[in-house]
This record gives sequence, structure tokens and C-alpha cells, in this order.
Amino acid sequence: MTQDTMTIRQMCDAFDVTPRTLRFYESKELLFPIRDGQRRLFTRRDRARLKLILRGKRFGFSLEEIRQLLDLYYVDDSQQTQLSQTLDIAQERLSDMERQRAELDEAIDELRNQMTLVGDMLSSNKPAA
Amino acid sequence: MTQDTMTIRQMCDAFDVTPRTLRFYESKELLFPIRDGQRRLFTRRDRARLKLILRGKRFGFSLEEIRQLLDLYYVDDSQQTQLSQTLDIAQERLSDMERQRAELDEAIDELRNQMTLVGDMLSSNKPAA
DNA sequence: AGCGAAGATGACGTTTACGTAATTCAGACG
DNA sequence: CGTCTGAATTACGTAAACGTCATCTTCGCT
Repeated sequence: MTQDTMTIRQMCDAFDVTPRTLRFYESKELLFPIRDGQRRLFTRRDRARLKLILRGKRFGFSLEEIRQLLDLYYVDDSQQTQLSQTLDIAQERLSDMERQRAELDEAIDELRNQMTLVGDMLSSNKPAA
Repeated sequence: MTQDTMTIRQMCDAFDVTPRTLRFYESKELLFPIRDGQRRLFTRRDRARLKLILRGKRFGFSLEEIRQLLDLYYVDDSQQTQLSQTLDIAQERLSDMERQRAELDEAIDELRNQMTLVGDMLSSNKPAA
């Protein structure tokens, strides 16, 4: 079974990142590994967060934006007063993402068309050569 | 009617970018404004390209990646030999975008769920207070 | 002729997101 | 006990994408 905590190297292998990256994310308060002496131990929670971080990056979010999004996923009961504010942020992000999805659909269509055109140019000229 | 060419300021107003940005894009060969003396004049083609550049950025592409994509959109006949190679690049980009689209769907779903949960927490605790 | 606004041209500065040593430390092992 | 290995810390370096002066031209007016 998957262990409860992982060393930095295990994390690197599992997620294909460097130790530097993990330490950097910790310094930016995106991850909170516990310590065994001075060594970092990454918990299941850290792994879940890292997964979201890497996804966020693929979407073009900055680490700071990702940090705010992560806060939404890990809400503890002491934050109740901030919840509705957080919800507002989430609503904006959601709108952003839906806009982005619409744009992406459009862009995919355009790219497909363009590729068809280029493909036609290729196939219509080759026979002549 | 929209003019055939635009000054740098008109471009900035139209696309909400700075002059520096436009000059920078020219230096990176993303735009090719013509010159009137030493002044830049941006053509319809530059406008089309800039639109694609800004969209590409929203998708998280680097300027260099965008430059390669732009090449796909502005193919002249002298490039025939490179076309199929370009097509390969396009195919990869397309796959990337489709993967991103799938991930985005998933992320939107998760975010929606999370928001529902948080919303429930809010509405179930308020009455008690 | 003179002036102001728009634009051009360097050139150095800045932020983000790490890379890359150099050095240190702590536990494992022969 | 010496050493090797994995990891930590510190700190300087870097690429991308512009921002921000400081000059310098060049029109268009008055």
C-alpha cells in the first residue's frame, strides 16, 4: 500500500519534479511537509495539493493564484467567517475557467480547420511533383 | 470603417497592451509592422496575429510556442517543404489542447462540488448562530 | 522658429519560478 | 571510526516577459 508519508526523493519520482521545486513550494506555503528531525516528510495532503498545483500550472495559473485556489480545497472550521468571501473567489475562478474552456473549444476548432487546409495543400501538390 | 493600418497607440487602445509590449513582440518576430519613416504601422495581419498571441497567452503558451503556432496560420507557398513538419507540431498542440480541455472539465466539476460543500457549510451553520 | 505630443531607441530593472553550486549535517554501514 | 549517501541550507544565477527611465526624432501647430 502507499505509505502515509513520503521522502522528498519519493515525491520527486512520483510527480516528476525536483527537490528544489518541492522546497520552493514549501517556502511559498503551497506545501506543508512535516519534519522528522530536519528531514521533510510529505503527507497524503501534500500529495493531493501537489497534484492540484501541477494541474493549475498546466492551466496557466500563477503559483500565487494556485495558493488561493488551494485554500478553497482545504477549509478548516476556524475559517467560517472567511468562507463566503472564499466562495466569491471560487465563483470568479469558475467563471474564468468556463470562459477559458469556451475559448479553448474555439481555438481547437480553428486549429483543426487550419490543419485541414494545410493538409489539403500538401496532398494536392505532391501528386504534381 | 476600420483603417488598413494603425499606429502603436491605436493598437494599445484596441488591445489593451502597452507600446513596450508591441515593440517587444516585434523584436521577437511575432509581429511585423511596416514603417512610415521610423514609425510603426500595424497592418490587419498584425492585428490578427496579436489577437492570436493574446489568446495563446491566456492558454499558458510561451511566446516562443505561440510564434510556432502563428507560423501555421500564415503559410506562404515558399514553405512547402516545411509544411508537413509544421503539421506535426500542430498535431501535438492539438493533442495538448484536447488534454487540457479534458482536465479543465474535470477541474470545473471538482470546483463546483467543493463550492456546493462550502455553500452547505455556510447555510447549515448560520441558522444556529 | 519654437514647442509639445507621439513615437523610437537603448539600456537597466523587476517578477516569477525555479536551476545550480557550495557547504553542512545526520544516519547507515563496513 | 571514517565514509558514503540522502537531504538540508544558503545563496547566487537564469530565462521569460515585459516595466521603466533617459534621451532623441519627428510631426503638426502657432
